[in-house]
Amino acid sequence: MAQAKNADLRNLDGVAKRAGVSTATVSRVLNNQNVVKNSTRARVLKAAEELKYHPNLHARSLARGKSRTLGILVSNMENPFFFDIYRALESAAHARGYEVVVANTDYSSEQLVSSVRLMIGWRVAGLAAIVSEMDSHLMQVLTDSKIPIVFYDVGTPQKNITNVRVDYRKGMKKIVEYLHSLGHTRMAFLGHHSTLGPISERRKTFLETVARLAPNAEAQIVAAADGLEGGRQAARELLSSGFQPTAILCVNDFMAVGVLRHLRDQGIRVPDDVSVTGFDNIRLAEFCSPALTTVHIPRERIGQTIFGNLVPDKASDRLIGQEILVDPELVVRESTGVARQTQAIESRQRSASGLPV
Amino acid sequence: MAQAKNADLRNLDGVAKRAGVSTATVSRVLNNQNVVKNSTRARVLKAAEELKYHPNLHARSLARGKSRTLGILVSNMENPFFFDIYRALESAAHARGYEVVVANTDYSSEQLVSSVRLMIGWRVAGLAAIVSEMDSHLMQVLTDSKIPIVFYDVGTPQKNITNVRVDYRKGMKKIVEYLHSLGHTRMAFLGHHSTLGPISERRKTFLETVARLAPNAEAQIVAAADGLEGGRQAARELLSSGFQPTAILCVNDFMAVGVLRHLRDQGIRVPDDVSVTGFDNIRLAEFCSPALTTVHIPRERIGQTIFGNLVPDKASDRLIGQEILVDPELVVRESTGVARQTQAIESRQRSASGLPV
DNA sequence: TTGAAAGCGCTACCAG
DNA sequence: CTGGTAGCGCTTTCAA
Repeated sequence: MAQAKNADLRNLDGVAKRAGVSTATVSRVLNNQNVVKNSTRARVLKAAEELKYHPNLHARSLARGKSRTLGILVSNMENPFFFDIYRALESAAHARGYEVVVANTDYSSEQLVSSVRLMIGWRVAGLAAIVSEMDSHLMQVLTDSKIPIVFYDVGTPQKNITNVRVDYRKGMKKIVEYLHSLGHTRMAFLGHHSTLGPISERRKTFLETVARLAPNAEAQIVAAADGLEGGRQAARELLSSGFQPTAILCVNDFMAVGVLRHLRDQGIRVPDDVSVTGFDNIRLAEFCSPALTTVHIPRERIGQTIFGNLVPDKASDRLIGQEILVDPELVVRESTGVARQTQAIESRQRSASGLPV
Repeated sequence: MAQAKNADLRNLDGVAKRAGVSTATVSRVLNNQNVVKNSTRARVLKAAEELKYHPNLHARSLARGKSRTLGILVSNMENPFFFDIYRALESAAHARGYEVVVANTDYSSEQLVSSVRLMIGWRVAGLAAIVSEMDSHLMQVLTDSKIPIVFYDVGTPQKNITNVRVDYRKGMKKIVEYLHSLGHTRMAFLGHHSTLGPISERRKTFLETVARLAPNAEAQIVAAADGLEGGRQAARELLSSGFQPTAILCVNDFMAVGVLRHLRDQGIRVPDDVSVTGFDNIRLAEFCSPALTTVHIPRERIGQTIFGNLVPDKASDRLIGQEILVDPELVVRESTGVARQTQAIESRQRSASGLPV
């Protein structure tokens, strides 16, 4: 109690006193309920202005018992794919008068746990989870919290939980089929650590589809951290493993750009010597060299869908406790071409290192 | 009042009742003050667990009267440069038990205004402003708020305001001098809209340095939105303006990547036909093709410095109300080379469009 | 159209 | 070591 008494009278009471009204009236003015006489309203506004008053949002949330803030959990905001979803979600939220707070988990489950705690503690009106590290305990916590939740990609629909999923199977199939039609027979799937878990549809579908289309084809899997550097690193490991792919299928565009870099360093030409594909169709995919063949995932729509299912709105069609599927689409650019027959990579690498071809 | 009474007893009182203690004791346990008897402590913890209790952070902040949350305002989180600063800041904050909330302003001053309102409303313990749209009114609001503030790049030191600046003059000089030494005489500065304001040291220094080194050199300025697409767009405008630069100096790496893309489309080789430089030395600068010659700005250190000046710490040396200068460093990669003597661009463009050379 | 006052959930002071 | 309780700043009945 009595914390510095009224050293700072910039609260409702201060404004009320200065305007010669009650706090109730001030509150009404500040929340523009049109029940206050204009002259009174003006006095209040003036007083607030003079005191440089800013309502304490904690007190407000507490009193209201509900908030207009949405929480969003993201594994890797650095990856433009996630950023785009975040941006779309935020912009939809702002348009409807909601605020958004983000928490970056960096693929760390400790971070995730503490972020979830934070969001629940803030009593967010809804929570979007665009993460890949989700264990059953946390799921339980989330379910118990009663907060409306929308998961992206992982998670199973429940009472308060909706799930937005991209049909990664379909996207991956399109890529493999396309590469197969170009004559590729030695393909590698390059992912990041979280795509190694059982949840990775892309990895699984890759293997299945390769097996189905070309029973004699060879397939290989490799992974590193998500990101440019991770892509480069994984490419390095892949090539030094001895496997000689004619095509490298990356789990996302971001890593693919890292892969391109390593290939270039090795003097391996794309797509002449080896084809490379990404996933997501982020802006960068179009700006790197060569531009990436990839699969388009509509981040904007995903962001909007997530918002729509987070906040009540009689107009829109919510599908609470359901699953929503988004369809991907192949985008062919410059990084893929017909499979080279010879052991292109090996000879390139030799010549790059100055050895006789 | 009486809002659904005790439909949900997941509050201190609920836990207290269930554990057979007072709310004071529960509070003590939850804030692990080691004054509670172990057996009592255990009972409380158990009760909290059973009720799936999560403290209401708004109530906590309100009662405490102070928060351990830092606010951060960013113009463009999509630009990896800003993201890196944010990340470093956040990680420093977490290490010291602070939370961080970000607000992306998208270079929009309305967004900035509402974000500032939000931060003040949340009574953040400190505010980092990594923005370029800052008018004097807002500065006043911030000053009046009494919140410790650290500005990046813009803003003038005041009582509660520290300023972290990069010595852009020095960086820009290094680039221009370097290009000049390679024989470049027709240079263009490519910025984004906010670098057109009076605050842009980079633009100014560019002009000054060019004039100083080579009085007969030609210089041109062009700008578009920040980002990959903006870079491409600006490059397009630049080339179609008739000006034939031998070097294009971009305000940052992010836009430079967009520039590279346009040049490639036009069949203009980098650095053979024209040199391109970036600024910041973001990760991507090393991964694009050709890798960018740029100026390194230590984002990590900047983030840490900002944090250090936002929260009190007797150990570290704070410079409140002061200005802190960070030194940049030239990084030469593949996108720059000796100036081509002939009107390379024009002839390239002609041949690219199928006209006789 | 306005005011009085009861909370919202938590912390921290004062007693015991 | 524990309980009682006065706020923190705001919203929202209920009455006037």
